[in-house]
Amino acid sequence: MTDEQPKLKLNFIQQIIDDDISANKNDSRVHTRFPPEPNGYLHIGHAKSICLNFGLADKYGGKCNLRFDDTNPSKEEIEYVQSIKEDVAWLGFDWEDRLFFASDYFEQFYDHAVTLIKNGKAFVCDLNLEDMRQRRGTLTSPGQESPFRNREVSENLDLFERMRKGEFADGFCTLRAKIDMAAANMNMRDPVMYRVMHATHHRSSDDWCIYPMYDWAHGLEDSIEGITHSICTLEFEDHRPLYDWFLDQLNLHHPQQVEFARLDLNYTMMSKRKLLELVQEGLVKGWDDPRLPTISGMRRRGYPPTAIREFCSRIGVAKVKGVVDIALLQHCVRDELNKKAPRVMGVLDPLKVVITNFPEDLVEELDAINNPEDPSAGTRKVPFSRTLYIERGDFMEDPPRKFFRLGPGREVRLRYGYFVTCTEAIKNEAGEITELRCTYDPATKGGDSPDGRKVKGTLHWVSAAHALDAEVRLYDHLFSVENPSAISDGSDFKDNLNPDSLKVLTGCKIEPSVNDVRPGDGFQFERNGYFCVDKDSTVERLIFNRTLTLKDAWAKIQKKKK
RNA sequence: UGGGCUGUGGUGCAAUCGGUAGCACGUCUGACUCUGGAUCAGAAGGUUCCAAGUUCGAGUCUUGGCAGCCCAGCCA
Repeated sequence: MTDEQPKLKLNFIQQIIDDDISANKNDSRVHTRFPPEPNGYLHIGHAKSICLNFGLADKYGGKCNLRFDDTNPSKEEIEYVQSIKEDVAWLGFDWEDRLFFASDYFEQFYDHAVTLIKNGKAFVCDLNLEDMRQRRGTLTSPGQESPFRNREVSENLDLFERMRKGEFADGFCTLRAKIDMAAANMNMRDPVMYRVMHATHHRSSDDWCIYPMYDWAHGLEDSIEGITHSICTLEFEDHRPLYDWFLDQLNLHHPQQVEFARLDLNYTMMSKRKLLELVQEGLVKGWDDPRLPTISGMRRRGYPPTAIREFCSRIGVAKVKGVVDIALLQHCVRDELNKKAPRVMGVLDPLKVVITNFPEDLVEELDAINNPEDPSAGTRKVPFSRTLYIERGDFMEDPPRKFFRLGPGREVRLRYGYFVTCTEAIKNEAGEITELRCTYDPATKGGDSPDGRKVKGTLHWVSAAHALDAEVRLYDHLFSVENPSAISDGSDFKDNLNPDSLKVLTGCKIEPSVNDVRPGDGFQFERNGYFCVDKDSTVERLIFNRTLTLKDAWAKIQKKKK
C-alpha cells in the first residue's frame, strides 16, 4: 500500500479530473455513475465502464451511483435490472444507498419541460414520423422548421398537459426543443424531448403515457444527482452540446461529460441487439451461456471477477477505437486461476489401464499437492489401484519424436504415483485401443526413482473404482472469425458462428476428492485446464464447464505441423 | 467548404516543460520442472498516417494534406 512506486500513468480522464481538482471545480468533488439501460444483460464492455466509473470514484475518494436509464418501457424489463445489479455486485462494486432510476425523476423532467415551454424553448409538434424525418434535412443541408414551431406558449402548455393526460394516440405528437434546424450538429435540429407512448413501465406502471427521450433525460439525471464527471462512450460526443444547452436553459448544475472508446474484443461481439438475437433464437443457451461475453456468461464459465477487473485495468482507456485481443482477457483469467485454483486430476477422454503387477485388491492413498503455487493449500489423498484411467491422447502406438508420453515399451510417471511401463495395447475388432497393460516399479512410489533414472513424461490419472463420472462442456470462441460483425452482402453475422464452440463430453472421470462441490466451484484439472462446476450440476450428475485450457506446448507443435 | 472525434511495433496502451520511442499481450528461442502448466532468461518486431516548416533537437509545436470512425430513431 506504499506509494513508493513511480507514479502510475494517468489516463486522459484522470488527467481531466486531476485538473478539475486543482482548479477546485465542484469543490474538488468526484461523483460518477454507471447508467445502464435495463434492456439486456451486461457484457465485458460494460465491465470496462463499471470499472472506470467505480474505479475513478474509489481513486479520488468520491462516489459512484448505479442508475438505470429506464426511459423506454417498450424495451426494458425488470429481469434486466435484477441481472445488472447482480453483475455489478459480483464484479465487486458497491453503490451503497445510491441505486437510482430515471423513472423516479419523471415528474422533475416534466416540470423542467414546462419551464422550457414557458420560456419559449420547447413546443408541441404534430408532425408525424415521416414528415419530421423529411424536414430534418441531411448531413450537408439544413432542415426546415416545423409548421408548429411558433405555437403560443399557452397552447403548448395546454397541449403538453393533454399529452400527459393521454388524450393523444401513440406517435400523434411530440414535445420538441426549439433550437436550430440549420445546426451542423444534427442533434440540435429541434430534437424530440417527449414522445407519446401508451406503454406499461416496469416501475412506474401506467402512470405515464409520455416518456422522455434519452437526450432530454440523460443530462438532467446526471445534474440532479450532482454528478461531476459523466463518463460515456464516443458516440455521445455530438450530444454533449445538447445536454449543455438544456442545462444552460434551465440554469442547472453542469456535469463534465468525458467520452472514451468502448471496448471491442475479437472473436466475439458486444452488440446488445445481436446478443439478444442469439439468445432469442436459441443459438446459445440463455444470456449466461458460457460462450457469451456477458458478465453472467463469464461468471458461469468460471472467470473470476478479479481477472475481469485486472483485464479492464490493463486495456487502459483512450479515445481511439480499437480491438483488444481476447488473448489478453484469457491471460488475465489464467494468471488469476493459476494462483488460486486447487489442482485435481480429471480424465476427459478415459482409456483404461491395468497395472498387471499391482495387487488385485490393494488401494493406496497417495499424497497430492493441492496447489504448487500456494503451499498453504495443503495436500490431499488420492487413491491408486490396479485399474486406472489415463487420457486417451496420452498414449500413441507409434509416437513421434517429440511425444513425451506413453507408448509401447515406454516408461512414464503417473503423477504422485509410480513409474509405469506400457507392455501391451489391447484392441477391439475395429482396431481401436480399448485397454493398456502396464507394469509399475514399486520403488518409485510417490513419483521418484531411487536409482535416479529420469522419465520424460508425467501423466494425470484416476483410479477406475473410485472415479466420479462427470459431464464436461468444452468451449471455444463463439465465432470462428476475428471480426464477426464484418459481413459481406447477403450474409449474416450468425454465419460466422463457430460450429464447434461447444463440445459436450460425457463419461469423464474425476478424482473422488471432488465429490462435495457446488456450482461455481473451480479447479484446475492438471494438464487439462481450468474447470468449474456448472449451475446444472447435481450430486447425481456432475457437470463441469471448461473455463480455459492450460497453455499447451504439445498442441502448438501439432498445430504447426499442419 | 456539413459537424464531431481519432491516427505510435501484429494487438492494446505509455512517453513530464520539445531531449536516446517504453510497457503489456501475442510470437519465436533457450533454461528449469513430478502439470509439455507455472517460473526464469533472451530475441524478433517502429518511416510515431504523409508533407513542409520552426528548432541544436519534433511522437510532442505550426501549416497543409490523407485515412478511419460517429451523426439525418418519436432507440440508448
